[in-house]
Amino acid sequence: MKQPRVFAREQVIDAAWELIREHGWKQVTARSIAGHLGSSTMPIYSHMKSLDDLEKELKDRSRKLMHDYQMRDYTGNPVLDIAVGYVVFARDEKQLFRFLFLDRPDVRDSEDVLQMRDSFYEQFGSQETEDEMISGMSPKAQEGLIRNSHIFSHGLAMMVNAGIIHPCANEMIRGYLEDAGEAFYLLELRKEEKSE
Amino acid sequence: MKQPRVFAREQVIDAAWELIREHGWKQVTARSIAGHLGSSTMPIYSHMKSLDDLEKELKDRSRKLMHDYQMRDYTGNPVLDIAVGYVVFARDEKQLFRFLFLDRPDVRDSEDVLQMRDSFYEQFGSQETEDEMISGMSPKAQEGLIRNSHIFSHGLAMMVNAGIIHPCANEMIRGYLEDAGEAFYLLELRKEEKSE
DNA sequence: TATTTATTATAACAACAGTTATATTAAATA
DNA sequence: TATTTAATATAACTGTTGTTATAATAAATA
Repeated sequence: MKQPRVFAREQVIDAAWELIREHGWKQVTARSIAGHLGSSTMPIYSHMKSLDDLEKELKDRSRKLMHDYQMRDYTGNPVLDIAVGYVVFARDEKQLFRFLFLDRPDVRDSEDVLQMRDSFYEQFGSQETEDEMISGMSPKAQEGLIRNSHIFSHGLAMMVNAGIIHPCANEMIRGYLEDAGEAFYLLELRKEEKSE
Repeated sequence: MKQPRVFAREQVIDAAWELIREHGWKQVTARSIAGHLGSSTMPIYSHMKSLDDLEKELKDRSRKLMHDYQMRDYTGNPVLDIAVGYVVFARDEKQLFRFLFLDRPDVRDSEDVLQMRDSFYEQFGSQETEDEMISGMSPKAQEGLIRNSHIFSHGLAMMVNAGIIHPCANEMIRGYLEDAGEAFYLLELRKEEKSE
């Protein structure tokens, strides 16, 4: 065996990572990576069969980074933190957010939003017993609360990402989401009142 | 003057319109239009300087169609109808919705979402005096209600468009939006109680 | 040191995009 | 009917993409 690799697989992915974070997936081409790497396009193809492999790699990295955002402590409430982290990610990693949720050429598959919902459910479930406010609710009411919160979070993330909601500090995001959560909670209370 | 035009400007735009509605903006190319039209690409360029003109034309048509959706009577409440129409449009015209709100190569401009918000405000304002429930609210509370409803509508439209929210009948959409509206109303009531 | 061989650079390929130069065509005008 | 001329068809040009054939290169091995 001769000639150790000059460009490691990680270097290739790192270069692509920097490009996608700054300019978005559309600007990640074999040539742009090579340029950023100071090489030809060959090292890329020596590490992966095609750019589809790279796309998967970047999707994974993006998901992991978003997961980091969602696991941070913004508010002391892990359920709320998932939503806050989601929106903060949409604000601070505009291109990655678009890559995960908007760049889909096809409308069909949308695993990532679904996964977002699932992690919502999971965290919600694990928090349930600790939160006296929530544990008093019926399963149906809890489901409604989660669903509405998910929809609201998604809408807020989209609008923050698009720059429609402007000077968007973490505290402001937290306020929006807390308000919405309270609103949906009040709604479920009202529904249960009515059904009695 | 010789040889009347075989392909009218409207025919060209109509062909592009059918293509974008079915397959999305990315599939609208000079050659695909020509193919659908049974012509060469020349008639297109005889009617417009470049495909940018066509894009503007299709944007206008899409906006008008969405506006139609929002002016329809789904619920008897014009304010609610704007939101319902928005989501129904996102469901029934998946590619046009993406064209208006998601296909943006750049994150910066997002006039269409803003225009959506403005029409929300306008309709809300014109309805204000008629709706006793709303007219009793403080301006600040009204603003909060509009903002939250807008965010929720946007999120719901996105998720319905992506197929995340599934067997999505008009009545279901209406239910979601009505519920959310009530929730945000209850929230503002609660806030005013607290501030007293 | 000469050979081997994986890695890389160069340069090309095909596919596709928008656009356009040129030739053809067909109807109105003379 | 012959001429004119705008509209269209054909085919190309330019530029960009992913990918790859070929050649150069450089380090480990013989």
